[in-house]
Amino acid sequence: MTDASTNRPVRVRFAPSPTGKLHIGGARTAIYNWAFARAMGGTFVLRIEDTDPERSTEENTAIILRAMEWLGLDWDEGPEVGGQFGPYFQSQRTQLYQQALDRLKEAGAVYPCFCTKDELDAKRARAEAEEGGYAGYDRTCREIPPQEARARIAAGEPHVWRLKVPLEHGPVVFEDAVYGSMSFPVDVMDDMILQRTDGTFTYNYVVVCDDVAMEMTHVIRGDDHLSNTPRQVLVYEALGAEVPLFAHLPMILGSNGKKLSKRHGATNVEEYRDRGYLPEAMVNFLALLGWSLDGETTIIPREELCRDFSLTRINKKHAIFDEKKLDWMDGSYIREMDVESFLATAKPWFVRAVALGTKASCSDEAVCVVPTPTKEEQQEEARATKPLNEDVPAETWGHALAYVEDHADRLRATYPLLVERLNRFDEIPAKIEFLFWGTHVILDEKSRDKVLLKEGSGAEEALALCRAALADESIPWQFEALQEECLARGEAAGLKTKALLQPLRVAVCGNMVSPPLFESIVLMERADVLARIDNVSSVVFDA
RNA sequence: GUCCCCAUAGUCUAGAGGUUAGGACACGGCCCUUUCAAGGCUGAGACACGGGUUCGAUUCCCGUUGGGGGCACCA
Repeated sequence: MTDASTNRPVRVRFAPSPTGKLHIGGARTAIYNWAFARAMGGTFVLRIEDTDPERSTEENTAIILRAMEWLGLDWDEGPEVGGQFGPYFQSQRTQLYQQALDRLKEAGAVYPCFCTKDELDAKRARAEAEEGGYAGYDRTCREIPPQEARARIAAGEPHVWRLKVPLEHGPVVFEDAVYGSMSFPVDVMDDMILQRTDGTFTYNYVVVCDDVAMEMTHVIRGDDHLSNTPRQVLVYEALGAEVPLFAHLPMILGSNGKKLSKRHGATNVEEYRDRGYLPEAMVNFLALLGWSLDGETTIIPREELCRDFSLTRINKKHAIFDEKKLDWMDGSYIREMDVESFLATAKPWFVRAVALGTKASCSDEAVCVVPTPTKEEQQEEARATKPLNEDVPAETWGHALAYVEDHADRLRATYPLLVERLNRFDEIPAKIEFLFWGTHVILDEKSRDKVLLKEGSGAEEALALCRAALADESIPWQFEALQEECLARGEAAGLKTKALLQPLRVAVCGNMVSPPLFESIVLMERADVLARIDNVSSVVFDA
């Protein structure tokens, strides 16, 4: 069933309309087409449906192409790569549509209609007011004798061309890999317009022309097209072309169960890229929205997807886009990365971390107490931020970039601190910003209250103890040595490890939550660390 | 209005006429642990409802409800 019961080599396409960026739903459609082509050893075509000059832009086309590349969905034919079935922009194919229409005219499969838009609107409005509702165009012009029609056209009367639905045709049937054998009665189909008054062509017509001309064997697309399909099948038949095998994919909905919208998460691929998601995770996640390998496997690398994808395991039910699961999957892919690719991907986020840290170190206050953000606020903050953002002055950004280039080893050393506590790359700045504060500390209010100011915790003593250990020049500035020394002194003083180290963590990192403490400390200067402890002590304990 | 489609936990899903209804995310607990993670173990949580068919239905059929989509001189 996968070869449309023909022996034609598999050819599929993704045909976005450049009226916006690459939408999540579109990306999933692209992935399925691509994976199917790869699994079948077929050809994956990219075609730009830019027939609406009002809304289509070259900028959007470029954004879509870049998003496809980012996802790693390479196309065998289409923009930038060419191919023998081009051009691959619908705006450049109007001659082909006209030629096909001329053939339909000769075959008597279409007829001119002189009804104006206003007349049709009025008829529809009237029909909708009555019971039974609107049942499609009433075929007024279908009965106009050919000579009369020719005369009116010659006289310059505006007209459209409509498909003459064969009324004696039985039910329109087609095969769908997802829905099985579909059948629609022909009498509910109206004579749809193929060519508009202004000579342009309609979507339902050109899409079929192109799929025929480009020899598509399978049409994999969103199930919002399911009801349009019988209409299109009629066009295939009028054209005398072989009807492809369809596969209509269930919609992807937002967390509210409605169409994806800005309110409920990002809607386009670019946004996810900017927020630091890995394309591998994105592809894996999207592939599993509406398709499964076996119900058990959740991590499917792209090579396996290309090998094992099949139309038969696509399901019918709409799926809700769950960002939590995407985050988990992204984290899982991050943990699979080798160090070099991790560092390469992390670089812009390192720059941001340095920039934010630098900004903090320029503050007048040595210790700045800030209110603890709520979980929602934290998430919101990460969500809205790109690596390079207006919240960092351009100059600071430049310095930070230079710093990152000059201190590659220091940033490399953050890898073990980060890799297992990251779900997305945009979480990096918040996690390691404190390394770049110099002698300054941004002190989290709640951490101060719960750790430093807690009654009877011995925080002040513990901090003094740790300070002394860290100040001992005879101890090498290495995490094992420092840790050992602090723990030894703490034990001698009868302090539990946690009571000993949490105050140090808060004083140095500004927060009771941080990456591993001594591993972090050794990434900073001894003088800075001691200064932070002193600054925090004087602000918190001497007040 | 009309036509079409869909329905297993909060979410993504597996599943077969007889299963302890399986896996994953999220959530709870425990272990590990200097915090947070990661990792390991573990817990709670689902066949929308009503009729049939059947010895037996969550699975097949019909209806109800709920959701989605099409019916444009948009794509």
